Amino acid sequence: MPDDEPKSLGEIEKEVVSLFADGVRVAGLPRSIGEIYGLLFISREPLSLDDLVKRLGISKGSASQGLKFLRTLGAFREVDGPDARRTYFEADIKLKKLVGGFIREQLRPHFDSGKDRIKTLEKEVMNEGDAARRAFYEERVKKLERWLKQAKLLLPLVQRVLGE
Amino acid sequence: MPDDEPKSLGEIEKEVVSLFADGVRVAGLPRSIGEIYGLLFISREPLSLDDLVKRLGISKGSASQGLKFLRTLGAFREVDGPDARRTYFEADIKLKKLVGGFIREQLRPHFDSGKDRIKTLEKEVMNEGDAARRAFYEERVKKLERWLKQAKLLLPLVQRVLGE
DNA sequence: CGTTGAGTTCAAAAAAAATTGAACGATGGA
DNA sequence: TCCATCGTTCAATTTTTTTTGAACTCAACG
Repeated sequence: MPDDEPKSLGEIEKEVVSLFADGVRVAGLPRSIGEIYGLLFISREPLSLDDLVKRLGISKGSASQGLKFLRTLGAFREVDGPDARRTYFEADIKLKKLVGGFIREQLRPHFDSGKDRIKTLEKEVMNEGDAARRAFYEERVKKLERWLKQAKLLLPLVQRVLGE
Repeated sequence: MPDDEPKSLGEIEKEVVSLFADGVRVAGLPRSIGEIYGLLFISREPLSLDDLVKRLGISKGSASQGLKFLRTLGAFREVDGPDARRTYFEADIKLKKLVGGFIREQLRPHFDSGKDRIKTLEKEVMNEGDAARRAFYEERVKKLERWLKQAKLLLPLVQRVLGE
């Protein structure tokens, strides 16, 4: 009786899972998130949380948290599957969407808080007594503002290039 | 007798150091690297390794390793300073250069190993016995190749936009 | 309603990453 | 040549991050 969803991974699956596990590290994300998305990516049938736990050999907690994060990115769809009680997940394989989600959820918030902090900095600089030093600080803070602006400008461009 | 290089940081310096410390985390780099670059960025005079140790309150080892990494990016220049025995560092504040260094040293190597791994994957897929499954795998591997190609295409574009 | 089991949460444990500091090599000055 | 000390290295330690697993909520079904 060959199982429809074998507990362990095949050779190809292993390699894809590991490729994604390493890949997401570039973006500073935990291994398990890459593993989960990787397995969804290379699976023909949608998988349940329990499938992920069994086949990746990770805990239910990890799987649930990983899915929670991937959900914010919009990295998968929830679809029906064999067991009506369970939720099944199917990878969304649009690079644009994944990157878009990452920008929205991870990068933007950082940029926004950066902007606030630079604003604060600007006010601080006005209190600097020494004129030459103040001039230097002003120049550097201006440089920071330009950097942030350029970075923000880049984001839509990235999205554009990755569009189908 | 006011010291030319006070041991502790002023208000502005603290904020800039902390801004960079948090900023580099987005790129998955350790705090200390951001602190070092941040202090160089906001310092009018070049600083020695020892200055960094004293003023940031980090160890000599951290400072040395942080500089080692920043050096690979081309994030600073080495210049002469008050003490001829020491090396003094001055931030290079071209965003293009920093990002270029990061791409070259961090992103490219990952991409290259990714390319190799996808190649390996392609060969593995040819051994898949089941034709329908093989077709599915082929399609996904092709998708991976396209993703990688798009990502690579993006890099020079990013550099371009950040150019003065 | 009560029971079952899917999925979430979060404190504790484990694993990974960053930092330290002492030992070391190297370099310039006396 | 010897000394003093700058800067590097790396094993040990500390800190941070990630994972686990047991307790919990909630919804469906009998």
